Parts: sequence; structure tokens; C-alpha cells
Amino acid sequence: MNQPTKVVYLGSLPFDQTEQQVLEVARSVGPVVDFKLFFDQETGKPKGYAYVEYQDMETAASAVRNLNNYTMGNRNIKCSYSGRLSIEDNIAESGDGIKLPPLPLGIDLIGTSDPTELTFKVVETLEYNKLLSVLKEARSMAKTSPLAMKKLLDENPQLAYALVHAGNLTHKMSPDDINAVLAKPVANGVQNAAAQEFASLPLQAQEQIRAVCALTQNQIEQLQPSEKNMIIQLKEKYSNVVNNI
DNA sequence: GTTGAGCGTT
Repeated sequence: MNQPTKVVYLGSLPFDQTEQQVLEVARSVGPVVDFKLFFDQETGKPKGYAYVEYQDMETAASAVRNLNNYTMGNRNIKCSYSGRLSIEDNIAESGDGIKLPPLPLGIDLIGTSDPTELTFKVVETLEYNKLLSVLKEARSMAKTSPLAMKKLLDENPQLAYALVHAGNLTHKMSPDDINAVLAKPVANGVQNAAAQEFASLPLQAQEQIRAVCALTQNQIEQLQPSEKNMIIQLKEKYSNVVNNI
């Protein structure tokens, strides 16, 4: 048994329960401050465990007492202390000191064979103005806190994927624009040249490139062939630049 | 189809 803290580990969760349903069970013992359910990054399948941060140790203690061996679906779930102070305590470990706010719950992937395709569909359901405002927000975040933006994109490849498609749908970063960026001659100073070039690009383009660089190999594989090559080239050209900001 | 133990997905 671990040191008592505010964060509790939930394990042996049924694979067929949604994030929302697990959260509800977690909330049944008290207010939840932060919550994270784990999925396989590639397949989108649930890993069957989660972390719940409660507002205080008393509530967490109550969770350990009441949720351990609680029957959910067809399983007896496990609940014990995680031993960490807060869910986002990878700050010390990664050493970057960047703290991102908790993200909203994702949508249910159960029954989806292709999570990347689903991301695309979700983006398509958004209003044009909504897409613009999301892009605008991403742009402003990239400008005011580039490191946080990098971290956000690195940790959430679906978001990078969504931003690339949002750029396409709003014609803010169409294949033509990408080609235009790639067509710029690369000077001899390699890295510095690429960095200078990057800095000289419109913010819109910078933001799209960041998103592109954060795409996983798997996501790239799933792009249209026409986009795919450009994306690969973009990534090759700028990933070092983006990673060194 | 690889779905059952999993303690933080780099």
C-alpha cells in the first residue's frame, strides 16, 4: 500500500466503459479535481486504468475504502493510492516546469477501428468560425508560450492532427501553402537558416508547422498521399527547429 | 481476433 495522497489509482477497469462513466464512479465519492484515463496512443484502446485527483486526502481515503473492489460492469475495480501529489506531477520528472491545464474529456472511441479518421470527422463537424477560433487560440498560445504549445502537441497527437486538418478546411494552410513554404530555398547554414526562415513565416504558417511536426508516424501514414509527402518534407525540414524553440 | 495484468501513454 502506498503513501496516502490526493491521487488515487483506478485499475482493472472494464474496457467497455466510457471515460464519462469511469468519471462518474470516481465522482460518487466526492469532487474530482483532475482525472486521466489511459489509452493506447496508437490504437485508441483503453488500457484499463486511470488516475483520479481529489480535492483532499480525506476524499481520496474514502475512494480507496469505497471504490476498491467496487463492481463496475463485469469487473471488480481496483482503487489504491498512487503515491503522487497531483496527476500532473511529471513536472519534476520531465524538468520542463510546464504545467498544462487539464484537457476536456475525449469522445468515446469504443467500436472505432480508426481513431485518426474519427478525429478528422470531429473536426469536420465544427463550424467554420469555430475552426478559425481554435486556430487563432493555438496561434496565440504558440506565440505567448511556445514551450507549452510544444508540450501540448507532443502529448496530444490527436490535437496536432486536428489542427492540421483545421488548417486545411479553413484554407489557412492548404497543400498549396505548404508547397509554397517548401519551395523556399534552403540556405547552406542548414539549421540556422531553417530557424530564421521559420521565424520569418506568418504566425499562421508557424502554427501549422508546429502541428505538423507533432504528428506521429502513424498519423502521417493515414494522410492522403498528396498531403503525406508534403507533410513528411515539412517535418524533416522543421522538426529540429520546432523542437529547439 | 492478442481483452485482462497493468501505477502516468517520452
